[in-house]
Amino acid sequence: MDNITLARLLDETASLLEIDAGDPFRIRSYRRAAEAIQQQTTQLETLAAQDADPKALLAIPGIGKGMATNIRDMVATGTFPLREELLERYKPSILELLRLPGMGPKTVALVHSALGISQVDALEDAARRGDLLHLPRMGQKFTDKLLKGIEDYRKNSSRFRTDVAQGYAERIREFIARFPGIETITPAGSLRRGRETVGDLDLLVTGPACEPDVVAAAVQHVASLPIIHKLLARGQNKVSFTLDNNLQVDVRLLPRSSYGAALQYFTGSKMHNVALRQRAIKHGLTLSEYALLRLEDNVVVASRTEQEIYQALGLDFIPPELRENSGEIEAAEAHALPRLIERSAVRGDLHMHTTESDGHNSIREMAEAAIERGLEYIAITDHSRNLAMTNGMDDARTLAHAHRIRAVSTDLAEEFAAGRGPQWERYQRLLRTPPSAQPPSTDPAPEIPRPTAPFRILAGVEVDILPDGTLDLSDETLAGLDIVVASVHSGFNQTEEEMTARILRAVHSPYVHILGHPTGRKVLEREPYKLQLTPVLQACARAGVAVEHNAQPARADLNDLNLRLARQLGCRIVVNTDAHTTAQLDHLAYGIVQLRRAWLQAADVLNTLPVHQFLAALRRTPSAPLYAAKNQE
DNA sequence: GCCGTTTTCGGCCCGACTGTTTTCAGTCG
Repeated sequence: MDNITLARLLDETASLLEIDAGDPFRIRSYRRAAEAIQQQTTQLETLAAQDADPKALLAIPGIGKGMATNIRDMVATGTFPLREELLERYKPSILELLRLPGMGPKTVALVHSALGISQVDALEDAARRGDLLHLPRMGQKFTDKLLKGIEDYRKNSSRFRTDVAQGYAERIREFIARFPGIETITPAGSLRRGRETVGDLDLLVTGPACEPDVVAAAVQHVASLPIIHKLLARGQNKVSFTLDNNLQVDVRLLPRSSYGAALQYFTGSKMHNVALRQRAIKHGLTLSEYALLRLEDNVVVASRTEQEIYQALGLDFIPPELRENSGEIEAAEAHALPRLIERSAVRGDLHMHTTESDGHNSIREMAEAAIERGLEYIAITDHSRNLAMTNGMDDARTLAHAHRIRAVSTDLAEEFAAGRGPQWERYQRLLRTPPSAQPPSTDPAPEIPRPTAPFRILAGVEVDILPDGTLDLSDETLAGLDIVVASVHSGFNQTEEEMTARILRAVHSPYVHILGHPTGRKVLEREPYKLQLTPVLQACARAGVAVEHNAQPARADLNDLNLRLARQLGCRIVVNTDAHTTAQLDHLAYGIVQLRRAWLQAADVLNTLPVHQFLAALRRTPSAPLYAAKNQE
């Protein structure tokens, strides 16, 4: 059993305990343990083995004697006693109820005990019949909101978040790659196109082991994948199965000769492929998942690589993120495709947290992790006081924290000047690492650029926008910071007009540099959340306030829409991770994909600039070169 | 259930908002 499953079972048990009105601190232990396990890089299965050091599990913070026993039980039997006991009392489907807005553990327990409800369907029926009105604290308003919530839930629950699908794709890839003669494994479909959510997972596999006469053995290997929950189909060169979370996976093993055609076909989108096939016919060709053929004599024109296929159709190569039939084919024909932004273009990350509020790492740790990822500057933006749950900072703490942030920044600069410290260590390591041996190239190995400027940490804060549009820290405090990110954390029952007015007032505060997005797990689905942001984005463009594209996968589907809008209106855009751990700095990659899907280039994004230019551009007069250049277009 | 202790028991992030109340429990971040 792998870490993700172990963590999920513990987390589910925590939820069941909540419904069961268990000790809140015990519940938190289970959640903490689940979180700790998810962050482990080694598989706990090996640490829990019979012959492993019995102390190994206990070394993980958050895992004690009891939890270690649970983990060993799960590895051995797939479950553990407490979980079984709770599942006897409640059906597993009751966990779904917790995902509905307004439904917390107490309310779930109430409908279960009073009406015997443990499924979304049954809850919906009860709500429609008006049965809920007889229960304490539940009125018409609650019922209406719940029904709306169920509707939204149904819309989204059949798809999986891109990072979840990506995680499974990685694990399956790792397993399949062990088979000799497998060379390439590529996720296709909406995952490759960078969609925020995916319906199912398509993996395309090729290599000598996938040639028609020998493919059976490789198919057998794929079908023996341990995490298969239910095998749906097993054909000559295709294996379909579901995982225990119901995600469907299709693995196709293809000969190298037709791999490009297959990759193109299964990457989609459907509309892009339709347009492409129409274009093929106009050129006297026909495109299928096997090859691009000449119509008159069925001779293969291209099939090995996608590049060949696009070229044969008279098109520049179209990056997967753009394949939505929204102008990319015309642009490829005119050689007018934009050069999309890449991960390496981003130099700074301006939104992250430390242990001062709800982050898991220190200032120094975040900085070193950012240096390791090749960034040149970051901003530490812990929460302000209104978010009490995160240990949000009041004015005094904010300034004291800023002082410490600048001290660490100075330390790093001094180490840099002395030719030591994390920046130089990384440089030395890069020099020692032999250049990647993969593509045999005649080019000389690229020179590793010597770091020329010290890493910089900006002192900032993530302030909350209060219902009246003011911020929850004083102007004096905000004026003492390098960067202020303003986000809305509550008040989602306000009308759209109220929300807009609230954000607009904050945008006009002279201390706000970046407008973050409204946040919240359950509120993301709520209707007021799909704000018509046009007036807000217009105000940002006028005031020179940058608009944040939050790279967190959980925020993704909010941003896609507003990103295009922001660009059209000439907003300055920054992409930030909002990291709460060093590992989450890697989320930048998800943010970049979203930017690419919105056709953005490096020049459209403010934090691709070196730190001094960035800071100059961030000032509240929209006079930065970036801004001027965009308006000339 | 975990953790750490002047080590085996006591502490463990908390404040705002909502819908239903006439004083507050439950949800949320």
